[in-house]
Amino acid sequence: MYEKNGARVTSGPDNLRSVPQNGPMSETVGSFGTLHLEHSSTVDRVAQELRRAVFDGELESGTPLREVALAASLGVSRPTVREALTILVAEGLATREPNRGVHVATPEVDSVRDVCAARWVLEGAGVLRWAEADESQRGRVRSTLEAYTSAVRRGASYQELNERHLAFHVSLVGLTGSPRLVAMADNLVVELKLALAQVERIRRNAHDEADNHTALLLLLEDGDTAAAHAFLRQHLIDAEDDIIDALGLSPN
Amino acid sequence: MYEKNGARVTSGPDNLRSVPQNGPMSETVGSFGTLHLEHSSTVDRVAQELRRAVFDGELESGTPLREVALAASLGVSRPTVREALTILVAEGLATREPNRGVHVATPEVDSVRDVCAARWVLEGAGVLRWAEADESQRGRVRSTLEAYTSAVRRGASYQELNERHLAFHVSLVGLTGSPRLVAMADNLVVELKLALAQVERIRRNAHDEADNHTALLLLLEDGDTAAAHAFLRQHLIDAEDDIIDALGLSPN
DNA sequence: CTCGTCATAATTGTCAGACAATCTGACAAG
DNA sequence: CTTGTCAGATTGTCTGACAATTATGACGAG
Repeated sequence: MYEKNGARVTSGPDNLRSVPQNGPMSETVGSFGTLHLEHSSTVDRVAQELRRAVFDGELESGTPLREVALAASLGVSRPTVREALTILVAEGLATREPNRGVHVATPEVDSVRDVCAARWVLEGAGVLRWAEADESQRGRVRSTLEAYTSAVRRGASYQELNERHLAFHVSLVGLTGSPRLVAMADNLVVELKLALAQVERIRRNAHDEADNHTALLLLLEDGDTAAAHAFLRQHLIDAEDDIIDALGLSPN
Repeated sequence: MYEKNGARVTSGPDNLRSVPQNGPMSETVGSFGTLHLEHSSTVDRVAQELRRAVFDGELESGTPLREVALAASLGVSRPTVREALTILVAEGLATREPNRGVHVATPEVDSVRDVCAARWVLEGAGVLRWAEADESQRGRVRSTLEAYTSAVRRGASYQELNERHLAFHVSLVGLTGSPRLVAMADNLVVELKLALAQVERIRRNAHDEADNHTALLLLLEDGDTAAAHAFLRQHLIDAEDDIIDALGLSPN
């Protein structure tokens, strides 16, 4: 009876975390590599789909997210949509006003400044701990940078470049060795991605900053953490100005 | 019909985090000072009541939070309880295992260490910014310390002392001027309070650290931020050891 | 007597439908 | 021009239900 599901929930080609849990997966055969059981609930999938839509610019900033409309469109019930929306709100991707519903969050200039100030604290703390950090964490910084530069060379999509660029910054926070700080950085990145999604249609250049980051890593490898710290600060300030400029050009 | 509500849900007097941005504010007339309307929803009240129960030690760590039982006990419906529980989980006060329900979180030694490491980053950043901070932020530090010391003198309850003590630490983060960093610090404090609640029945001494904090503030007022920074670091390390010691004494 | 297997109960995840409260906007009344 | 009222829309919350998963306990085999 739950099969009036004409509305497709599956999203674009890059729909990670899918696999609607269809019972007892029959992969009984050998050669278990890294196995993952996507224990995704319906709520998670709805939330992921909404995130994707926001980041891909399908949902403009300020768009109201009506519960009934979404429920009908996604083929799920209203409580499910409601739970997914509270997740989005908690992540800062949407705002809820009592009795007025939830809308896609509008990145204000102040909030962008705040996000950048906060990430300066987090990433700066990571950079300062380069020397004492776990070797595996340093390795993660190197590999995420490598992934970014290779994506740049390969001429990857705007969205992949953004993703990898921001992943590098988060990996800097990982140098602190604190999962909680990394989680905070992830949340900040989500907000940044929201802001960038608003700018995307204005200027989708996503200018190549691979050299900048490589220079930063070189300073770290040389053991000059102070210089790396200062370098990062300037880099973040520039990024903040860039985003705010672009945001100012698209008033609404 | 919705009035079989015999169970009281209203919580303590210190109901912070209320009043979301209330819409289009019609400031057409004069002389409205600071007026606040407690726009609390049922879900918020349930969540607050659960928080209180956890912090007061009524709900031991690991206790399962059954949806139906809570719904019956609080006189609300199961979906309402469910939403409140997701809030608790998001705050780190509880953990949810799919199809197994949510339990009051158990503070592990590792997580306590992580929380302390993270708050060192946040509070340290605030201390370093004492000089450039807003005067109002410095004022907040002074007043929260004053509130703490006066509570100590007055011989306030264990819980109030904890509350004011932690509020002082959060006010240090406020020196950064970043609402997001403060929000992160708040989340960390919530987890600390959970850990402390587990220890509470073992040792409810809550030793008087007012002098320590006063010394820290004096260093700041003297402009010796480096010394204050180092002082804070030692203070946080001591606190971490204290908590972990106490936690180790109460294995389960 | 211990161990594995199976039926049954408990609990969550999700759905459907409903009603009250609140907000929005328009329109009438003063 | 301000205020009161009303219909429509939307959210907040409730009730009831069912499927899927997990825990529990009995039962039989070794």
